[in-house]
Amino acid sequence: MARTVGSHSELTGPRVRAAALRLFARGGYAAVSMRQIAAEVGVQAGALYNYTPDKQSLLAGLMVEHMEALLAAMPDVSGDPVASLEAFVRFHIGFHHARPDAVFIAYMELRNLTPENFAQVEKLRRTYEDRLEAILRRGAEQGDFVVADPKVASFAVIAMLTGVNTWFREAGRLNLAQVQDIYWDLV
Amino acid sequence: MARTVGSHSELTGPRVRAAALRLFARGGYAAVSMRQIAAEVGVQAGALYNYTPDKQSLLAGLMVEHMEALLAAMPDVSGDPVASLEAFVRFHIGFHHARPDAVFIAYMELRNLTPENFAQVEKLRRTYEDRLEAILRRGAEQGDFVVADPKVASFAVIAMLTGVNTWFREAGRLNLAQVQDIYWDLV
DNA sequence: CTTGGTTTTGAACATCTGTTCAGATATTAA
DNA sequence: TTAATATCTGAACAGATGTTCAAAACCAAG
Repeated sequence: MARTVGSHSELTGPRVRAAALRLFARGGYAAVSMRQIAAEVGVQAGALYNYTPDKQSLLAGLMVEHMEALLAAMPDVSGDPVASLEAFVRFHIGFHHARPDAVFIAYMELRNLTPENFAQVEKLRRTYEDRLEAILRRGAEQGDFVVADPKVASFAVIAMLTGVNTWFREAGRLNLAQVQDIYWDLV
Repeated sequence: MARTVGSHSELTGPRVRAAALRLFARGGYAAVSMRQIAAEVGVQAGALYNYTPDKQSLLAGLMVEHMEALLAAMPDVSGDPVASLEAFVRFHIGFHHARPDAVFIAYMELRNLTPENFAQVEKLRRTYEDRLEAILRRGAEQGDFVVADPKVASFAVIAMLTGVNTWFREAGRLNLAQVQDIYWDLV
């Protein structure tokens, strides 16, 4: 009668999202079928529709989830611009390095989003960029930085930092902290 | 009777490859249908099979073509290691910047290659990496560079340089020559 | 114009796609 | 145990996919 507590739903739901994240990251959204995701979870394809209205929403949900986690985890950057920028750089590299699949999807599968979903994700992305831009703008006003166009600069910085994921492997000679140091210098 | 000279084949073939390149780069291999490619060329889907045995070969052909062009265009790097490395950096950035679609496909669609095709492309890629590695190794032996592991270093350098494509836009404050200068310093 | 070859069409194929849904199964509360 | 609910199955659907092929259209040469 009342809400079932130990239901499978609360277990299967996350497993569906996790399987979709893995498979989308490895094979690409278009190349992965609902039946493959279902097989990974150990369920029939029809059962997935208890957890997502459709495939598109599954993708969009993963991306929104990722962007919101990013915004929620971001450190306070309202203080000194120089310290804020350093905190931002270190946070960005660390956060993205911990979630390679989600990061990859979030920038690779944008083209497979419905216009509405794209707009939603893009809005979150812009919110994140705006926070960096605010740091740069404030720093420029106070004379801490020399930045001609804070908007373009924030764009470039984020692209540069996110690019770390494509070449940085834990196995290399550099560990995470060193990479953070290097990029902080670079910025 | 004899070989027809002004045949459409010599026009349509390149147009098919060009359309496939564009569409694969924009939508991803799996998301683009043969019918879409055909429509872009202005032809029916069946006609494409005069120019490729199948969709997979079309993709593989584009990637092999790109890698072979890359190897063929590469400057001589058998002389002084320092000069060779600089030439390599500038060449790499310039070449890749001129072919964004092909570059994007060449590293994004590897996962959609048949094992055999993957091996072929990977071999070409390794040949390219080996040439950089040779420069670094020679430079290290002569004391020009300090590189712990030339193999890993060449890997990192290429990834870093290729990453330029993701953030560099002509419209920005930097032109191509400046980017080449900066990365040469960086390396 | 006719001939012989190349290139394209248009329909057909088997298979796979995302999605729906009635019925079976599992799970919990009473 | 019974009744109610949450979850899953398995089959079905309409449409899209890559690919094939006979027939048509096109083209240059004789």
